[in-house]
Amino acid sequence: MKVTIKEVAKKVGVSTATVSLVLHGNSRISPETRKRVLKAVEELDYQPSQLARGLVLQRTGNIGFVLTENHFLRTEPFYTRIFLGTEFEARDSSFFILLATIPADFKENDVLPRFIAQKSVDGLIIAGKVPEQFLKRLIPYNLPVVFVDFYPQEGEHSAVLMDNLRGASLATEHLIRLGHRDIAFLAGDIKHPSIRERHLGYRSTLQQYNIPLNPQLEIIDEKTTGKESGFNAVCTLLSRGVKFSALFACNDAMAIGAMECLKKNGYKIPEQVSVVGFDDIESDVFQDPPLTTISVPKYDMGIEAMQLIRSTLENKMRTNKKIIVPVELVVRQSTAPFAR
Amino acid sequence: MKVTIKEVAKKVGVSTATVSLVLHGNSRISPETRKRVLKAVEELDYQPSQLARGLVLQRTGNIGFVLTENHFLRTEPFYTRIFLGTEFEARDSSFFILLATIPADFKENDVLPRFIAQKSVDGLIIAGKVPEQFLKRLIPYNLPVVFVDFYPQEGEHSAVLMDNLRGASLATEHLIRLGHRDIAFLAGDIKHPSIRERHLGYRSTLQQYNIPLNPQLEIIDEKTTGKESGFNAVCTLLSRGVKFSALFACNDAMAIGAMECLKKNGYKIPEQVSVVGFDDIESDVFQDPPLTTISVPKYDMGIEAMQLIRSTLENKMRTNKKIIVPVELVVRQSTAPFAR
DNA sequence: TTGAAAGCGCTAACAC
DNA sequence: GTGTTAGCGCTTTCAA
Repeated sequence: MKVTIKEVAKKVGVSTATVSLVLHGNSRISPETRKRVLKAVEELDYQPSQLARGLVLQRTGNIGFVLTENHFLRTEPFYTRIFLGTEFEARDSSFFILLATIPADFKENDVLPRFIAQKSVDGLIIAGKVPEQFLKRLIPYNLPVVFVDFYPQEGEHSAVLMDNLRGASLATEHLIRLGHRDIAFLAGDIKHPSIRERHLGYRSTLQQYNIPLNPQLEIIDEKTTGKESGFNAVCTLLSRGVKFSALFACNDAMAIGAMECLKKNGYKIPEQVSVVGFDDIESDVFQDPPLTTISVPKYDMGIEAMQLIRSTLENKMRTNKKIIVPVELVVRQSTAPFAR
Repeated sequence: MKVTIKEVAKKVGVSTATVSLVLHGNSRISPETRKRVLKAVEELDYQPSQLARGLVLQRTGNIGFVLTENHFLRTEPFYTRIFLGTEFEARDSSFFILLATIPADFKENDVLPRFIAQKSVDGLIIAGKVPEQFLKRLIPYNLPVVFVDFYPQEGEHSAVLMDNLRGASLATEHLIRLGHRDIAFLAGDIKHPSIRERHLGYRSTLQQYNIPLNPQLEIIDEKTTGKESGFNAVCTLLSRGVKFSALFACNDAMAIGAMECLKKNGYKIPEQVSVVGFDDIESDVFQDPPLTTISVPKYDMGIEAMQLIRSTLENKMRTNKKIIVPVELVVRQSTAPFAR
């Protein structure tokens, strides 16, 4: 809050208008003046006040980043990486990111993040699944919104998503090519669009290879998608007494939990059971064995989201563009050829 | 950016000044007018523009929250919880939090977070250890700063810290009271003030109980304080062939890694070796067994930090207040009485 | 090619 | 008690 445009103008001996014009590359300013202005700006280390700028431009220069509290606190840095990507990209555009969490069970009359209520953001990036109730409350604000790793049930939106279907296919195909036929699928929170897609990818790939679906091999009704759910899912699977030589978990956390349970029950991984996860959470240094998984470019998703909202803001149009980022199979040591 | 103070004023039939005064509780307004103004504000859902307000008040209403990228991405939600506390507290005060990460090896000419360079924050909360180089670069900005879970080598500062010394004492004492005498200490990054204090607490408590220190039992030169360091530390310890029945790791991550290594080598926990951690990261559902540890009120630390910076800002004085938050021993299943 | 001036929405003297 | 008014720092017609 120190050196203002006025002082720059005075130093150069021009009007503030001229300085402003120069700074916005805008128009017909003689190269001579431009140079002198730029020099003064440099020398004085002039930093335009975002406040004043925003006031006249009628924009805050802020983007709200919203996710549920449990997502933010997830042990593996999934959404934090997305956030970092967004933050990084925001540096180039001249936006600031305001982060706020909402309750996972956001209720009709819960209070909205203050930056929304106060209209202190120009747009919103919403990461991960959020309650319908929350989205409903957003409507009157008429803010541009970009979703990341989530797409609401209703309506058309802008979103950055990952290729869940293809990821699940890659994972399943990997196992099939290793010779596995009895491949279990582990999931929870099956209503979540991403999980559902992964489930779908699993099923369609099996069919594509003419492997009959076996409902006994699918555990999809776990409450959560955390480690303990993976653990429990395998317990259930074992209790069913159904034969399986491989296992595709809908995410890494469940895969890790699943491995724990398998190991506890004396199964060798990957010798007796191959395990594939999804997300590549790269958290547990002590994954034992290191998990074969589908890696997701989290950081890039954050970047894409920021670019998307920025272009929405600049063009002042609602494009409802969907960006699907690619995923890839990362083969580590938790999978091996089928050995009977 | 819709309904302004003007419209409120017009609706009530008073001047904008009156509305402004009412809104700031400020004194001599007749209860009658006050009521009418408040009613209009309500009806129109008037939200004061932070931009305009900031412009005249010469404050941005933003607080920068800075930490190193690796801290932000830590698998256990330590700093994220602190951040959440800060965020929560910021709702009451009318501040927004801008989060930025810096490289852990911030170098002299690295670019500062944009909100600092651009003077878009009124103050800074710095969480965790940050490079000296970064702090040096901050000086010219003359911003009020509150440190959380870190205290710079030089100078006097405001900070919110946890009682590391007492925590380490509690942990060590717990083991001693269980009958253990040969208690190992595991640490990395020993130059970090917090780690050093924990080391100190360990040592002084042993001495207090007249247990001679045994350097062979101290592994303090691990590079990091992550799981793999815990794992490695135990490897080293075992290779030394020194006798030990309990182990105090400088944090939970190392404790977990240590347990992995112990289990791999056939040790039963807690029957043969008791393990205590520090931080209570409550991340791994599958801590096996659940870890006895020192719990730290992370969320509260965030709240305290926000309150501290706020009061600094309000009083416009540099108090250099240090707040030490209490820690407590949480006994779970990784510790048991000494059995020879 | 440049400058004057109005005004973005709000606060805070200072009048009345 | 309440209104008038002068900015806060910036952008942007409009004139020159």
